[in-house]
Amino acid sequence: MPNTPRPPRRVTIPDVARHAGVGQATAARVLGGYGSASAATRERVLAAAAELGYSTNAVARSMISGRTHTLGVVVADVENPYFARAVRGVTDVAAKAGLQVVLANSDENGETEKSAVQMFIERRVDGLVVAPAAAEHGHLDKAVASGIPVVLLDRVLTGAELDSVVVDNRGAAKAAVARFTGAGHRRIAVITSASGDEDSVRLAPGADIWTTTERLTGYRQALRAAGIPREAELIRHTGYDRTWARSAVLDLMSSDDRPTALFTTDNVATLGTLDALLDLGARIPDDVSVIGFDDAEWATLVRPRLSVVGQPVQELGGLAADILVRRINGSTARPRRHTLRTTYLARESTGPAPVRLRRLAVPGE
Amino acid sequence: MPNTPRPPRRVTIPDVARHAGVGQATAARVLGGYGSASAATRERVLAAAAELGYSTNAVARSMISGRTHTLGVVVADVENPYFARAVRGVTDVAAKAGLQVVLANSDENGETEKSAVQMFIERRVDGLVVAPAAAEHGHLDKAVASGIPVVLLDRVLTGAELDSVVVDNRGAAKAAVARFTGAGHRRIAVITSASGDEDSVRLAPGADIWTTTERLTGYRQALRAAGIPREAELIRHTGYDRTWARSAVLDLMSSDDRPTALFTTDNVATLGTLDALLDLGARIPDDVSVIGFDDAEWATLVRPRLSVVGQPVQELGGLAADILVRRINGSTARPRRHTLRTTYLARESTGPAPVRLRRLAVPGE
DNA sequence: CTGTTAGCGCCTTCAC
DNA sequence: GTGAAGGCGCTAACAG
Repeated sequence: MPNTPRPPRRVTIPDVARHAGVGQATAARVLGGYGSASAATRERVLAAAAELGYSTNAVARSMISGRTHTLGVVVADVENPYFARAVRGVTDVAAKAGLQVVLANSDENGETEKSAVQMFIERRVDGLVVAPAAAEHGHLDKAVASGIPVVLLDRVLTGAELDSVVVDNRGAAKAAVARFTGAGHRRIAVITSASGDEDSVRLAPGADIWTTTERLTGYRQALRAAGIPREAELIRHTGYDRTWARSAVLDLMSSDDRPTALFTTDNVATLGTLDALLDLGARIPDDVSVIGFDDAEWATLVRPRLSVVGQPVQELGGLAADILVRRINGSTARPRRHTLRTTYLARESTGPAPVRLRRLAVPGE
Repeated sequence: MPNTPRPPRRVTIPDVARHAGVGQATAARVLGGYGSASAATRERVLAAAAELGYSTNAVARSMISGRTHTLGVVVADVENPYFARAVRGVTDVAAKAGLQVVLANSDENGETEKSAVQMFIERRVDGLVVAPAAAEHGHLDKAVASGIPVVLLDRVLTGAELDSVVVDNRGAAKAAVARFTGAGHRRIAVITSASGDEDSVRLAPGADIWTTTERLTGYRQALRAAGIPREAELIRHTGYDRTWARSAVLDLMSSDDRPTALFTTDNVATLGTLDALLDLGARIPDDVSVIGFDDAEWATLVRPRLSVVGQPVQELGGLAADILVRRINGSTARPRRHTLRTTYLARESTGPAPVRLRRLAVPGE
């Protein structure tokens, strides 16, 4: 690490006090906005401050108050629209409470997350929002132990005594797939970036994200509820890559006994799925119905417009910040899971199961 | 503001020193990783620290060093994929340099930006990345004056002695439109969220973003270079709303003398444009060619895939952070504009000008 | 209402 | 190699 030179000395309260000809406590009082001072001295001090270009040193203030008016946020990746929206939700609520937001990306890497949390503890952030990638939560417990409240975003962690803000992924997925079964579909495939288990086709190893796993469970439950036997062939784990999802769907749809409905558990899977379907010249929903999880700006751009399970993403972030603000203000409510409602956005990509299968195109690649 | 209780007292160096039975300076040396200590005492101190659960107080450290190892970033909106990517670029480079990133959204509001910058100055961030919304730069000059280097991202500010990291918006737009004229197009429209001026049709007032204005200028230059007279009818200012862009294109394409090529200066305009074109049943590029500015994940999802002017967004953010790191390390190079290259991504949405105009559908709404 | 004084936790001389 | 003392800029008691 290169030896960073010291920044220039800034104007301090003693400087202003001297310039105004008052004691430094007096200057501190008017500049800090506490205690009281006569209108006359206040004028003098303010004038001196303006003249010298004084600005509060929040670091020194934090030193005393023990508060940094800062929230730490750890997400997988701000570039992911989901997290971008969530972060926006956090910052909006935080800003209203006079808090700033420090951002860290974990890239779904537990170690990266841990070191980010460690830095946040050292910097004495007032609260922490984490979309956990690590399965353990020792580092989060440490934060809590040192007085920093933690809220989990988007995902829960079993065994952790922490607040969490999530949606009912399982229930929402189950309800979505139930729309398929209700419309007569029997061969319903799921495309997911979740890592696979024994009874499914796995293309690549993937992080075991709680959300997608839950959605997968919801899918299974919906099939079971409709009396449809589970079929490994129809469960495609693609890993977090759009082109893999595309290949999976291309393969899936080339079968003589291809599915008539596709459920995608995340946007990467959805993107790859639509990509494949477009190349196959599949007619949606005549040939195949599609429901995605999580809305996106392009969901209403494609034709037909895509039906999706919408999540109140920004609200999730906002609620997380809200909980932190309350805890910072002294709340000692028992940590709990906060579940927000999803909304099924019925658009044009779903229809009844086709009676017979139409022949699809064979894409070049 | 509710009276936030003081956080619990944390383990300090004196605590560790006492526990280890050494002087606090010694403890400080091993914990701070400077000076020297015998292997034996180092052991003792480290053990004591671990036992007590000591963690460095970065605030106290900043107090002395004058550095907070923090970068402030002000963008219009992290939810905007462009800024999300840029922020990611900043955080990646920052993290490598041991800096954390504090995020603020201005929503293109100059006052919001100013107060964010003011907070950053008070918090003593080590550097500032700003995508300026405010036309003045007094607040930025103040930051620089107090020793905080500032880099402008995505936009320049006339008259400001600041580093900036941008692309050649004008040139890239001109080159893109030149592809239209080169392919025989004569009626070329532009859809933009930039606010209008006298010679164009304006749907709504919009922020005068430098980038879009520049791209508009590039469009005009390309037409002039091809000897095509400017026509107000073909320049549509839509404001920052996808549906307005949609209406503009619907209107544009209903003309008997409709354009055969559309250039969109930003993603909101592009989204609305494609939306309209899809509803009109327009064949791209047979009926109309389209080029958008800035790539997006859905650009390769629509069929035909959309040709766009791609920007190295993440690199822009990374370079901004890089410049800051250098300045923090003492560089006093004269501030200048850093222009990164755009890349025209030729896909499938452009073709020769149609010989005769096909009748288009009339969408319901 | 105003000024003096002691720290917040750490780093940094400086002696030992 | 180690310890004691001073101070970063501010706030929080206290006196006056």
